[in-house]
Amino acid sequence: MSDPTIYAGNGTADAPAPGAGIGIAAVERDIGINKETLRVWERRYGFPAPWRDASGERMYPPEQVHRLRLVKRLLDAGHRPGRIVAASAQELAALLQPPAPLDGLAGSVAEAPEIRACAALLQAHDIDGLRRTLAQAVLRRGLAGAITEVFAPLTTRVGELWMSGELQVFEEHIYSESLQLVLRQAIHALPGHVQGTGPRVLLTTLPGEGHGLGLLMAEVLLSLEGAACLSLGVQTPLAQLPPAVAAHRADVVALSFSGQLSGRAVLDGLGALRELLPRDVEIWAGGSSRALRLPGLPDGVRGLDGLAAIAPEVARWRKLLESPL
Amino acid sequence: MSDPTIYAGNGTADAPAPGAGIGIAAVERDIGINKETLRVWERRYGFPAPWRDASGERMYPPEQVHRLRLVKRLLDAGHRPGRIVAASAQELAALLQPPAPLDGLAGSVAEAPEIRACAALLQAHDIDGLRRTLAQAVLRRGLAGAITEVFAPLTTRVGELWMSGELQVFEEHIYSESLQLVLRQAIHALPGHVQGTGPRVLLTTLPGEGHGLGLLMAEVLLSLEGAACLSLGVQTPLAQLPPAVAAHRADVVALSFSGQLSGRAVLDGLGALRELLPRDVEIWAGGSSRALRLPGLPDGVRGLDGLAAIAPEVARWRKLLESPL
DNA sequence: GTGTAAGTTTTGTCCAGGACAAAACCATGT
DNA sequence: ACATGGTTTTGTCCTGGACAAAACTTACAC
Repeated sequence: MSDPTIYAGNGTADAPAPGAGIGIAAVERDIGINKETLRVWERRYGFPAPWRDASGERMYPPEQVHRLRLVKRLLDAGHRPGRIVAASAQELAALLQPPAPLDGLAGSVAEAPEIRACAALLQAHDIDGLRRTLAQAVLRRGLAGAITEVFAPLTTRVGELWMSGELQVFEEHIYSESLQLVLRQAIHALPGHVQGTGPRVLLTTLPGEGHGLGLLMAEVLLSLEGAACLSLGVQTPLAQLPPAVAAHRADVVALSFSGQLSGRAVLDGLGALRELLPRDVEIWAGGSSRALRLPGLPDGVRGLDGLAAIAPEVARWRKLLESPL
Repeated sequence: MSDPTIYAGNGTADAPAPGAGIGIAAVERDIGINKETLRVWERRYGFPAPWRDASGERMYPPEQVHRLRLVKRLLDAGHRPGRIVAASAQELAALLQPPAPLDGLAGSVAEAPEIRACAALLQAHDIDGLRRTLAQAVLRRGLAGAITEVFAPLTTRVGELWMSGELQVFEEHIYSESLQLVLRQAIHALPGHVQGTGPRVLLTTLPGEGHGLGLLMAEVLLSLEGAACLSLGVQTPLAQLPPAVAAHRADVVALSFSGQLSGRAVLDGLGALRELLPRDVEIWAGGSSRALRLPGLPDGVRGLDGLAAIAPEVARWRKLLESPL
């Protein structure tokens, strides 16, 4: 019933038979490519080309699994299947190393020193050191400064490192948990008395968007501006938002998009949500997704460009409240 | 590409066409039954019998979706598909109401009053009241008592209410966020000096198991017993655990299973993990999944029956450390 | 009665290969 | 530069057959 090879990942397990491999269900689980897609790639592009076991079922050898992992990374980075699925491992590796960004430009932004330090601590598995450094950033720069100058770019950096294979999944998990710890601790230490001077905000992500760190950072910044926040966590079905807005008596629904969702899905979701909610409930959309910076954002949806845009946005809302049109 | 019906949840959205429904991908996502299985049930048992849209694709009307939800629940409870898939909604409902547990036995457990109160607050959308009640439970019963007597059974209750449709998705999200808030706050307030007297524990769930509340409760209880915990959050790929264990220098890997994974997947995953890890790293498995209480648990995996089993388990570990075999 | 062995049914997943609609891309005309 | 319409790409859906592992049943011995 359940695929016996499903957990036969490429960890430290020994490989008894030389041509051994894992089943299609295990590949789907490990790499995140649909079984149907794997079969249709094989039909169309000739890759992957697994061998078949005694009963004709696909068995993917480790090197093909590895190549599929590269393909998946490039796919997530915006490449198209037709160009990369049939490419050799060398070609894929070459594409994964972007040709060194011109340091004349990138260097000028004056990157915070903590970013490099934290990335190094993470790779060295110094978890306590990482947490200490994150917490110190808050003390040194203040909560808002730490988030916009350190945590947000660091999160982007971690994503990049994961993409290029320099960080393992569990290290990304550790980072996520550590930052969460620091942020939640900070949120709890916030003075409660500012609350209520700003909008009542409902925070969540749409189905398919599983990254919650951006949401948490937004929650902190909004709370700092006096907003009354209620986070629903990630992946709330659209149809659930109208009742949730009513329950929280929310003035604003804030959504976060990391780029996990396709541009189309982002715009469609926002459009559908705009239809579902009353006009006097604002929708704020933020995050690193490219779709927010492109035209086509539905009318009545405000795209916030970067976390630094949150404070002015709350100020705008306050002004609007004093002098309605 | 992306299923157009994926946002057509059964919330308060209007139903333009009378016979409207959702696509097979949405059903798989909402209920957790494989697409292939849904099709083969239709072929074998004649249910579900979705209508087809203009292009011949299955569209499941809300009442069939609801009936599928009941079926899934009975399936998880150990019933067999052949007996229940073709059964009517009434028969299913009858099976779901176990013939009133003899109150001489069940009543004697003396359910905590906060459970009923919190469920009511949640359904009334009194979020502040809910958080206050949760926090008060900690003060009244102590952290460990609050978790085992209130939070754990309450989480079970919330799951049941969601299953039976009495609780909406966003209400479950609110509960989850609220409890998380209270627990993380408590974890942060723990005195640090006990740490290091217990085992170093790595906590996570296997891929496919997305529920993290049980994990968080376990983390709190373990920390109370002096364990040094590192949580990786949910859904860590198996192959990532050996390096993570090395990074944390963990003595124990603790896994949580909510019943989202099939019994087979639980046992297979535990077996594979036991192979991957050195023998001197213990594996503790807990949670509400029935699979843990059945025979067949791999050798070298300790199944903890309920959160209350954590404290004795840590004690056992301490004793073992003093007098190794 | 209890345990074990062998047979039968149930059940989830796999396969092939055809089809299609949405998305992405491209070329053309303002 | 920006809309518009045509073309290609791509993921998902479909049918219906097959099979192996698991679960259940029966038969038989102790």
